[in-house]
Amino acid sequence: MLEVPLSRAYGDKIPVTSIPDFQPLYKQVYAVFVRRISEGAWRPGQAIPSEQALARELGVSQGTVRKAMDTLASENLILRRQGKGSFVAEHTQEHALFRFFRLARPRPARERVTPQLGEETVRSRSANDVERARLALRKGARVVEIRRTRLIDGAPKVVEKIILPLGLFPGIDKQRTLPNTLYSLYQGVYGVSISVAKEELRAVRANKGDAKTLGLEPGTPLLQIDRVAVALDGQPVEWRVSRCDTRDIVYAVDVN
Amino acid sequence: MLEVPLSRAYGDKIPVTSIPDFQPLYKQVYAVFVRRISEGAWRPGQAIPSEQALARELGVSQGTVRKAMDTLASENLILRRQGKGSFVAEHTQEHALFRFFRLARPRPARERVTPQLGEETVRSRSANDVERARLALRKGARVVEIRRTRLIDGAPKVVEKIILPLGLFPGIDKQRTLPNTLYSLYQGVYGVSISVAKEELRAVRANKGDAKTLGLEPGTPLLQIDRVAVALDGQPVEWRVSRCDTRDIVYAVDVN
DNA sequence: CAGTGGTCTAGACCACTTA
DNA sequence: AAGTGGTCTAGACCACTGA
Repeated sequence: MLEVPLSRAYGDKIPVTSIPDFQPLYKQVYAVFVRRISEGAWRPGQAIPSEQALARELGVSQGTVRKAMDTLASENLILRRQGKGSFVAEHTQEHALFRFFRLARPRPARERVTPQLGEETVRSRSANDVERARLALRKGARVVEIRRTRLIDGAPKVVEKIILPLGLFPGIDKQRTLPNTLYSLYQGVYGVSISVAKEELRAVRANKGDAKTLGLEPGTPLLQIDRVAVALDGQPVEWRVSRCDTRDIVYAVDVN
Repeated sequence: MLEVPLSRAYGDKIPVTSIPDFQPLYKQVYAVFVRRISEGAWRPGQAIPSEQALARELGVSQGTVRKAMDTLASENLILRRQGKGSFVAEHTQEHALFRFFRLARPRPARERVTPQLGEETVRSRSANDVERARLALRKGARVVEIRRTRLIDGAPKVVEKIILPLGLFPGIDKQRTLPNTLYSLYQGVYGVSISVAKEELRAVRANKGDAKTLGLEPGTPLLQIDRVAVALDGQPVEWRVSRCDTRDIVYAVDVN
């Protein structure tokens, strides 16, 4: 059932300008669908109802549902298969690994590289001020700190520090093993789907720890990726700082 | 007039699978529009015909034209204004500067910074092997090398080396002054519109020249952006290597 | 074969711009 | 008032999937 009724303006002789914050029908429908995914009514991997069924349920035309689902698909929130149906996207697929992991070999190959997992440590503690700012946490909130190394072609190339709010991911510090793609864990176990990641890139010097882990001289330039991942509801849910040895691999972006 | 007739399959009792490389109508229409822009039949800033007029001309429905134009708009190739019409995008606008210039202040501000131009040198010479590979040039082709400094808040923060095929941009080395956004010059004077830029980011050490220009110690880590810009027809038209002092500014990306 | 998403059409009405 | 893009509908037919 619909939580909030759609407000239909076009075709109802109501001047749109008289409605504050008016959104066209297809955007309202889109918002309904996002809420269903983000609140778990539609679960990752599950098939969602057909366009026709949704159109009937919401009392709109199939074209309007389709336009909303086009947007969902372009944002990788759903996956559509002609003849089969539409499915809530899972972060477990290989494509999800590469969605947020943009390291690749340099030109001319430019192929994405598949990182392996190296050493890993996990502990929980109180959040410091920077962490509270990044993750919008209250004073005294607890966080989990994960540190790990990523290998490429067997050699350590990236060190990562990952900070998670323990309140959002209870017991994650007690997991025996963490997967290569944490985002599938967030989604599968905790129902948290990442919608966008905001990254800031800098060049920094390797400190002693970086240098030892990566087998470099201290002071060697590293590419630092400072990323805050945001969930479907807009809440920041992960702060991750990766430092990469970019002598053999690069961070690849296509700007449109 | 249409250069190549559209091949209509749907609705013509022709099984689509029997046509090799079949593209749906709206994609064919999209390709026609891109060609018109890339070949200059529709010029930057100019209004293009209305959806109805284009639908009549091409013998398709307005909805099909709209779908093609939706794609163009999402790629920033055209600009649509309700009540006014659709216009070929110009690279002269402020938004175009930021489209390919992604340096910003760090969180929490995260606002884009507007770079000023510092020193600049321009010379032309034969392309070396790397340049020929990057720009797909023939042996003996000539290139223009532009070196310049970009200032942020008045202080030099970025050094750039820009390599252009002289064949594509004849006389560009004789221009008195080059604009801050070269892409507007490429488009306005030479009819070359950039569709995508492929960037590779690395952390590197400042060499002596970098250090002197940026007021740093040699060896200081710099963020190196290695970018090849590609025109609408798929041809690489610019190779640019920027080295940035990222102590006060960062390269900002939002990954969806 | 029925059901799904993908393509395409025709037409209505709306809001915005310009004249 | 006329013309533009924006929204929305209803319906046809297509290609693909799985029973």
